[in-house]
Amino acid sequence: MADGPVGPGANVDETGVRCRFAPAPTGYLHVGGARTALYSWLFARHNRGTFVLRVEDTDQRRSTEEAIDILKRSLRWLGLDWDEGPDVGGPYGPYIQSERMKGIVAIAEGFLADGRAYRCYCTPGELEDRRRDALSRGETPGYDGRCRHLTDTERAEFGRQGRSFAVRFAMPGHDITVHDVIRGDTTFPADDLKDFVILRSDGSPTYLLAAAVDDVAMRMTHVIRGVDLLPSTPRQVEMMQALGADPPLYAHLPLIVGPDHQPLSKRFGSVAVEAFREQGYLPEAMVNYLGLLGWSFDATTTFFTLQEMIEHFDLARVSKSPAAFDPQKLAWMNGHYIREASDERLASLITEVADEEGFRVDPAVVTEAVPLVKERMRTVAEGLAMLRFLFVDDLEPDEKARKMLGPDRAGLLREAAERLRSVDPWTHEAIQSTLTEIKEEFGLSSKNAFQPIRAAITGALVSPPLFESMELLGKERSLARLEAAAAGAAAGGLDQGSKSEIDDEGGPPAG
RNA sequence: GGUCCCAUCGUCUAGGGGCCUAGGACACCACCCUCUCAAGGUGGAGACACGGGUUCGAAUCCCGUUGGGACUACCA
Repeated sequence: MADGPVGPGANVDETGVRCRFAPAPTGYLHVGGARTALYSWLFARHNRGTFVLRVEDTDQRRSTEEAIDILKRSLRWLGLDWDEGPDVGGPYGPYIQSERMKGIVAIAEGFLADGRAYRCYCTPGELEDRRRDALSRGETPGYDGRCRHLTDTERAEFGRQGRSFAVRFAMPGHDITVHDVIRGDTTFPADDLKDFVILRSDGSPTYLLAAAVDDVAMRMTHVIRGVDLLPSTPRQVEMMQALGADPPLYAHLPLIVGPDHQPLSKRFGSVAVEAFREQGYLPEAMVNYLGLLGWSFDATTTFFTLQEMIEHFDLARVSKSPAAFDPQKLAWMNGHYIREASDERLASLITEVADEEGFRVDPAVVTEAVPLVKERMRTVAEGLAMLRFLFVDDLEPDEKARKMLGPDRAGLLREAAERLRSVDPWTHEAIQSTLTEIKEEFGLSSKNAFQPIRAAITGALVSPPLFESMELLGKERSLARLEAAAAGAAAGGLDQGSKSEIDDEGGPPAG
């Protein structure tokens, strides 16, 4: 009794492959959605087909104009363009679902007229009560179809009582097999395919109806979406067939989960694409990482440009099991792309991030500093943090730096300030040779000689290369910091009063 | 509870009966490099969930168990 699978027969005709990304504009584009969009886009581009962006805003209460803008911005940032959709139009619009409302409602009314749908007068309260009862009796909950065969007089009676009604689609009562490019065939038992609401009692269409109608109207040949929508597929396919349309070919993507294998949530930091952009992740890293979360080309290729992904993308190689989002790997990959990026681009990115934080930097200095931080930053925000000391004079040394600036460092620091004063071309080479001389005269290891100076200059024990940093900072500011540190150290190493431990951790093993 | 989906190192994955003493990448450890931190280099530890089959031969095929997850809305 089962229908034939929704087979590869699908309606790919002279229009070629057509697929879409259809988000609900209720917030930000998060990484799961971004990956769905990416795969859909890759599939379309690989097949020289058409990629459509459709905004599913049937739930007017949760949809906002701002969310639509963020969605578009995030998609563009990732490099995913659409051939049809908001802003660009196309032959099968409108691409904002709410603008097709009348047409969608008309189709529901057509189903009503054909007997494929019926009015259901059950109230949400009644439905909820029955659901709870069924559950408590250990039965399978779900609409029992009681309004399916109401007589005209019964309907009239409900109407007289002032009851409103929702419209339900009448399922055929047989099993339905759905074909999925990634998962093969899945059969849903008739008993679990309950009649579902297509028009709410306020007359608005539900997602199930709207998406199905839109997919038919927009001539979609392939629908690539998350597995969470797999159970809705038999219902949508049934409606499409009732419409006399060939359903598209479906591909349900595995979920992206968090490090704990639970659904991705904010607990693990940002999940919004926009937030990654703000922190200074590069779109090429984002797209490369997301592309490999659930898809692979071969055993070893790790880096892909969008073009290379288009070339190799294949739905048949998409994984069936959920993938855990790993922020560390993303950061590593971002570092890789940062190292590949031009200094100019990084400089302007760092300046941008600084601007967004309301932190004033000198773009010229940033440009010169980029080579110093390029290979040690994994995000633009990290790079900016490493350059902070160049733009802030009232540095607050961190705890480790303070310990490095104890009383016993005063001499070294004062000596450095004095000797450096006569360095004329203020170059990192000259700075280095001067400091090296001091180090040798003091009989110190590099670490013991330079770490206090680093602490004085940058306020931290971890920084970009010291000599280059000092060159960039400039002679006067460098000397001022050394003198201030020397004075502070002599004054007793601050509150601690302690003899700053020679942070010579490790030290020569044999004493 | 019911239906459905999924199951290789901690993580992302390669693998589609013999090429697997299971390969790569992130993370981790050690060493090298080194003014700190990175980057880079070298090496190391680390997985086929379990149990039955099928087969000369199973990570690969089948069944079951276990474990995860999705759905079960007048949300999408």
